[in-house]
Amino acid sequence: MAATISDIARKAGVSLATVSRVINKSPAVSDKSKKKVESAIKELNYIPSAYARGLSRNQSNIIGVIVPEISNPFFSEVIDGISSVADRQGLNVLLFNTDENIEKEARAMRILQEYRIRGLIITPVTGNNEYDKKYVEMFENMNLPIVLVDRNIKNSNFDGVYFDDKAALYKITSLLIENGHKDIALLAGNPNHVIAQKRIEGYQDAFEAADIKPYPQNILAGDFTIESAYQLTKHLILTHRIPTAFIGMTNMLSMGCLKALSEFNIAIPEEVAFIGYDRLAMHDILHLNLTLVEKDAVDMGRKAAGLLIDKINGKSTSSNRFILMPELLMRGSEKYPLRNPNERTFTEK
Amino acid sequence: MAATISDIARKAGVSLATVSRVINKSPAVSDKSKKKVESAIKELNYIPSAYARGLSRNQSNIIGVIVPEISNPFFSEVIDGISSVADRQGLNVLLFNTDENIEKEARAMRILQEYRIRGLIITPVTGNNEYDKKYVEMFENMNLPIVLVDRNIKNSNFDGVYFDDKAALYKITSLLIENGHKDIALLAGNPNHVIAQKRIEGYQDAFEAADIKPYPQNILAGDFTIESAYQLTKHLILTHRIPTAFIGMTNMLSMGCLKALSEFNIAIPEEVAFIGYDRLAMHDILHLNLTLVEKDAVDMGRKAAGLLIDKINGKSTSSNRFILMPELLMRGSEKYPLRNPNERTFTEK
DNA sequence: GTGAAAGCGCTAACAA
DNA sequence: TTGTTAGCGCTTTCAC
Repeated sequence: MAATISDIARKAGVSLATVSRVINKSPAVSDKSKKKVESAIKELNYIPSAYARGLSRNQSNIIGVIVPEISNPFFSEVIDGISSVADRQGLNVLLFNTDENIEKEARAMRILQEYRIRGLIITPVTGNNEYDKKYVEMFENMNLPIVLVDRNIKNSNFDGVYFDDKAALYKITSLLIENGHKDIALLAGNPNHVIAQKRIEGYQDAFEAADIKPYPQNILAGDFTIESAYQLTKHLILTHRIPTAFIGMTNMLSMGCLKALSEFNIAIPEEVAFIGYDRLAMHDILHLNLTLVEKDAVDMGRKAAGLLIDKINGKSTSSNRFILMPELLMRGSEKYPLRNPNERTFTEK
Repeated sequence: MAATISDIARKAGVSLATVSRVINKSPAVSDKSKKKVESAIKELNYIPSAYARGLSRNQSNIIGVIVPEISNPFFSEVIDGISSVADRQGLNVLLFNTDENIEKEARAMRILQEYRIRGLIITPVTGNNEYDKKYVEMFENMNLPIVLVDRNIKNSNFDGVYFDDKAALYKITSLLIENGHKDIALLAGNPNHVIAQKRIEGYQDAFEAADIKPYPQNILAGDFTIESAYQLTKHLILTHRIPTAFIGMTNMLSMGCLKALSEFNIAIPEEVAFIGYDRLAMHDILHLNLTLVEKDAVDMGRKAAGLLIDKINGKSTSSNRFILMPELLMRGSEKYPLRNPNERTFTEK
C-alpha cells in the first residue's frame, strides 16, 4: 500500500493539516515543521492520491480531449499543441479516439464526466445530421467549458478554433480561375458533411464571382479517405477527361488524388495544376512544389487549449472563437498547364 | 453541483447501498428497486464520480501512456493501437508527450503515480546514458505493470514490444551486398543511443559475414531528425561521392535522405539503391517503389496494450516480451544502379 | 503556526 | 433483498 498523509503526519510528528499545508505549499508553516514533513515524505516515498484530492476538493486537473482519428497527422499535431499548453498549466490530458463513431464519442463523453473534467476539447464526429442537433443539448447540459477544433456543429455556434475553409476554397478557386482555369476538379469528400459543404460553397462562389459556370461533374463526391480520392480521380481520368486543375480539400484527399495522378504519370504543373491543403513533409521531400493552403495544426491545438484555459479561469473575453484565415503558400502549381495530357491514351494499369 | 448517490437514494426511496448495487450491476437487487433507482438516475442526470469510486476502491481505471514525440506518425499510430485495446477493457488513457525531455518524462511519471494508474506504457526518452541506469530503479520502485514500446533500456530487460532492429539492418545490408553493393551509406541517427547502436551492429555484422570491409565514413552520424539526415546526405554528395546505396534507419532519417537525393535529382533505383523503414503513405503516392522494412506501429500499440492488460490481470505468461522480426517488402529499390551519378557535377542549389 | 474534526461520494462488510 | 456504517485519503474550516 502506498503511504498516506497520516503516515507522514505520524512520522513527522505533526498533524494531517500541517502535512497538507506543506504539500500544497501554504506559506503558514514553520520552517521546522516543513523540514520534518519533507523528509518524512522523501523517506516514505509518499505521493498524494489524485482521487482523494479530487474528491475533497471536488475538482479535477483533467481536461478531456476527443479526436475522431488520432493517426491522422492533423489530429496528432493538434494533440501535440494541446498537450504542451495543458502541461504548462498543470492540466492532464485524458485522450479518446472516436474513429468517427458516434457511440464511441458518447461513451468518451460519459467517462470524461465521471472524471469531472475541467474542460473538454473536441472535434466532433460528423456525418450524422440527425445527431448534430443532439450535440447542442448534450454540450449545454454538461455545463462545462468546451472548445471545438476544426469542426463546428451544424446550426450552432460553439466556441472553438476553426479554419475558414470556405474562404480557403474561394481563394484557391479564384487563383486558379485567374490563371486561366475553367475546368477544375474538386476532391470534395462527403458532401453531407458540414466540412464539405462549406468548402464546396467557396468553390462555387468563386466561379460565380468570375461569372463562369463550373461543370457539376467536377465535384467529386465520396468520403474523406485517401482511397476514395484515389478512385475518384482515377475514374475521372479513365472515363471522362483530365481537367486542367485539381483541388484537394483535405490532406487525405490530396494524397489520394496525387497518388492517382502519379500513377498515370501526369506531371504537376506541366500537365495539370494542383492546389492542396496542409504542408506535408512529403511535399518538400519530393520537391513537389505545390501551392497550398497552410493550416497549422499544432497552432490550432495550442489556441484551443489557450481558449479552454481562459474559459476555465472565467476569463471568457469577447472572442472565444478563433476563425483562422487561410494563407496561400504560392509555389507555382497553380499555373495553367503547358501540355494537354488528354491527348494521351490512358488505360487501367 | 452534480447529483450524488444519496440524492438518488432519497429520490428512489432506497438506501445508498442499493443504489451502489444498481450502478455496479450487482444481481442482488429486486427489479422494483432497480427500476426506481434507474429512473431517479435518469431524472437527476446522475453520473458517478470517478474520484469517489477510485478512492473507496483504492483503484483506478487509468493507464498511463508516455511517448517522446506524439506528432511522429509512428507514435500516433502506437497510441491508436493502445487506445483501441484499452477502450475495450474499460481502461482510460492519460497521455503525456515528453518531447524527448527527461524532466518532462519524470514529471509525467510522477503525475501518473498520483492517479494510481493500473499500468504504464512508455517509450522512454533516450540519449542520456547516465539516466538509463536510473530507469531501472525508478521503474522497479513504482511496482507497477510496465510495458515498453520500441525502446528498451540499456542493460536491462523490461517487458515490452520491440522490433528487432539489429536483424532488420542485417537483412537490409545483406540484401544490398547480395545485389553487388559495397559502398552503402547508413543514416545512423545518434550513435550514443541504444537504438542506433543495435542497428549499426546489424549493418556491420552483415559486412563481416560477407567478408567485406565497410567504409567507416559511410556511417553518417547525427541525430534523429529529418534535417540532420538531409544535411548529412547533402554533405556526403557535395564533398565525397555518392555511394551505390543508402539506408534510412528510421522513417525520419529516410525522409531527410530522400529529400537530399531528390534535391540533386538523383534517381532511385536508377542511380542509387535505397532501403528504408516503415511504409509511409507518401511512398505509395509518389510511386517511389522503395524496398522497406515494415514496422506496424498500430499493431505494436495493440500488442503493448494486450501485454499490459495481461500483466494487470496477473496473466503474466512466459512471454512478456514481443520481439517482432523484420520482414522486407521487396519492391526493387535494392538493385545495383544502372548509372553512376558520380560522373555528374554537383553544386549547392 | 498548528491541530481536531467534518466531509467530499462512493464501496463493501456486516447485519438484518 | 435491503440497509447501516465504517472507512478510502485528502482539504478545509474553525478554534486555539
